[in-house]
Amino acid sequence: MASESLSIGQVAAQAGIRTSSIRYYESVGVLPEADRVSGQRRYSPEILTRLGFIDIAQQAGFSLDEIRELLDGSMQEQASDRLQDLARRKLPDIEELISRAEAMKGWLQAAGDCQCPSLDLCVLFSDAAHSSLPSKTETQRGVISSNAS
Amino acid sequence: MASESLSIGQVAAQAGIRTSSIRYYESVGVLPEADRVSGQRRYSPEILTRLGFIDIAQQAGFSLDEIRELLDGSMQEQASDRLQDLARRKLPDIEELISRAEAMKGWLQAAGDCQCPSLDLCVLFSDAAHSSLPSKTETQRGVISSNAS
DNA sequence: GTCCACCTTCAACCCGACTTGAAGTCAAGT
DNA sequence: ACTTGACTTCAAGTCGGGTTGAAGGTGGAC
Repeated sequence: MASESLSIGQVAAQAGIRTSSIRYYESVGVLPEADRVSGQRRYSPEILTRLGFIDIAQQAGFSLDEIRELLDGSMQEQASDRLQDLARRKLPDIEELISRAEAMKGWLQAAGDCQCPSLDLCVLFSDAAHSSLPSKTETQRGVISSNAS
Repeated sequence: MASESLSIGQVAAQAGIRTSSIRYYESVGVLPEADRVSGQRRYSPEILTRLGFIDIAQQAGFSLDEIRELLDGSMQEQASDRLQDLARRKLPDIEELISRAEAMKGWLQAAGDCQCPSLDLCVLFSDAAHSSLPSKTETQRGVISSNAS
């Protein structure tokens, strides 16, 4: 059966991404060069784990470059050293991200209940409503973007 | 004193951003057109509150378009209705963001302690280490990126 | 009266992360 | 044989969020 070898289209379908993304990932090195059968990429199911990891890591703020660094390391000597290193460097960032996100969540909840006739008067738009944030640090210029429907 | 009118340069310095960003923000409508004194923008100190809000909203996952929508609303009738609406639409996104970020934080902490000789064997790279995540929803393709030093 | 820092506009460029399009290859089905 | 559909490569385009550069204006100090 085809239980051992997947085409790029099958992988894409199962991972919920486009084939073009897979090729792009390969081109930037976050996926290894795939085996070919008459020119066409063949994947073993483990690729799905890897794609899942890439997805999560992206969500969590790693760039594709960083993900490549992580995954390159995973195949080499001293892998866990490099992993530890990267993980420790990245932790403060994600913690700051979480605290920013929590602050915004609080703001959104308050905003969801806002009844102010004019938002100029509303506390939500005064400094007090967001002064609890870490404010801008030089060590992190985080950007979160999401395009919900 | 200059306590009431700030130049773009002063605003930029106090907000910790570039003048070019301020002009860009104005051009895309997240900042109102500034008053001019012989061609040069003059700001009252409240602009800093606004810039702070923009910063936070960006960190929290709003695009400049969404921020404009929010702030446009803040000056109009039914402002709080629109604010409530946007806030409620955005809350699930930020909650998902937080849960993803928390999951990655857990992963990073585990990775920071990893002693595995080969990361192929390491649980961190198996499905189990991140299967607790919401996985990809169609309603959100969130991206968080941060460029720490 | 000219030097200087700071301001102006506008177009062009940059970056990451993809997507799209054109042109061609390959294996299976009829 | 030929069509179909999924694949291939490579270059170029897109999008958000800005930055950069050229060419010029303004006003206060010397």
